Amino acid sequence: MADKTDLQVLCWFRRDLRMDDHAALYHALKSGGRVHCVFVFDTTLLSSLPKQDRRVDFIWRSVRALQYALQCAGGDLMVLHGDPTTLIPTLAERCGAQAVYCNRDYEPAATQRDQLVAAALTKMGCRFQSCKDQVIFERDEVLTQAGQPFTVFTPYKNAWLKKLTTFHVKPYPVQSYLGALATGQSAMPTMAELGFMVTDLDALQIQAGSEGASALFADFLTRIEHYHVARDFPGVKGVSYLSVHLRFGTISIRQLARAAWDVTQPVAGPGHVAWLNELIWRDFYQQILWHHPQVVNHAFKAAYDRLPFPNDAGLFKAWCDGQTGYPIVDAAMRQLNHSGYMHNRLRMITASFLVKDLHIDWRWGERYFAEKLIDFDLAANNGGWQWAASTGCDAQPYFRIFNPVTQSEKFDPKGVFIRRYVPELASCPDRFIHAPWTMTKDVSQRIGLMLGRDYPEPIVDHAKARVFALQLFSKE
DNA sequence: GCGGGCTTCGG
DNA sequence: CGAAGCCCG
Repeated sequence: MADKTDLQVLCWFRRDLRMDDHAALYHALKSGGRVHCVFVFDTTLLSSLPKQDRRVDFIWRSVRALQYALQCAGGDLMVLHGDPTTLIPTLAERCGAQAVYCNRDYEPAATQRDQLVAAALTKMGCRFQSCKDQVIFERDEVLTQAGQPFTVFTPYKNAWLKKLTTFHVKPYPVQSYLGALATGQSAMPTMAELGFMVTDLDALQIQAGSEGASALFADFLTRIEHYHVARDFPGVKGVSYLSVHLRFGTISIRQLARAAWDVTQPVAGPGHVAWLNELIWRDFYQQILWHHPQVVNHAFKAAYDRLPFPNDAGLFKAWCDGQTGYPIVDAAMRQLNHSGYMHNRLRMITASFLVKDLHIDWRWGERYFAEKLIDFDLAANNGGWQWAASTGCDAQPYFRIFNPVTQSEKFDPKGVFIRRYVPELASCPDRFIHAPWTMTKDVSQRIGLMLGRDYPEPIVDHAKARVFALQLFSKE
């Protein structure tokens, strides 16, 4: 047997907490070096989070699963706690690593962090090798005829689809090269050692790690044919629930895109097409964030950056608490507060309601979602909010304002979802559940439901609020 | 011995 | 897909 070289490399895991189909791990394994894997619980990010945070819990469980999987494969995962801009270069030096591999992260803060790490590594003669992994097409891969990044979704999607081949969704065959993993038996810090408390992920039946992702994916594949229809109804199990796994990389985007596109060629069913479309939206917003990092704090459309929103704190609190008197909005907000998740149709409805009916700056809502959503992703959340607020690229035009009652009637016709999260309306007949203030006194008395006592009166009048919003936006 | 079509491979 | 490698005329 030939002597092993003493070449060492690091594979730094971040938002890609899986072993399969992993670009950076693949390249590290094929580099010819011993591959030392590492994850850092980043104190610069964790310090601002509440002590009980479902995302930290989800990450912790996924990291533990990844460490176990790597150890079973003859490798290891070192789990550190601190500032990666100093820890990664220090570890690279200690291992005598010639290169550090990782998957690219397109968020402004991550880009900045990686620049610092890359600079420190370069100084010590260590290569920083970042790979495309979390999107199908990144940054400058899908451009207009004129070579410019797209800012409108439909032409972007067309160009994206035109460019897509089986190669782009081909999995990285990591399994065959696992022999290059460096062995080890690193310990896993406890949640307490990281300064966090365990959360209710078990009660919410949220399973972290690749195994959790695989289970959801397998279940979704049995339903994907109906996705284009079922996804719009929050009361039925129509969506994939994979967003959190995509956020932390416990499943690969290629695997998902393959299921939506590859096997269905040349004739894809409408469910597959709709699902792939959602994955393209994800690439679209990632690409927008990369080219326009200012969207984090500013409207994409500069003209709408300083709209004079009244920003009534009381209305904002009612929205956050699910006490607006609009059942579909309240049910949605309570779902978010209770579970850290909100159905996408409801994200649009609640966002539109906050901005167009309550006249509160979309950034307030964006921040609230950022705190609560387990699947929070900067690019998608910002893109979604700016779309609903009509301030974004290719956004909903400001004069097209969702009617919360019509939306409710259309997408939760029997009030199944509303009743699940707003139990005080359980006895409300179907025809009043979307707008309980239209109940006659008789009905109200018969079912024992009094507005203002058992459930709030609507805090705003949609028709009036709509007119105000139109004026607010049209002045710009 | 070289050019071109076909296959393989890359990230 | 596009580039490189391979095989045959």
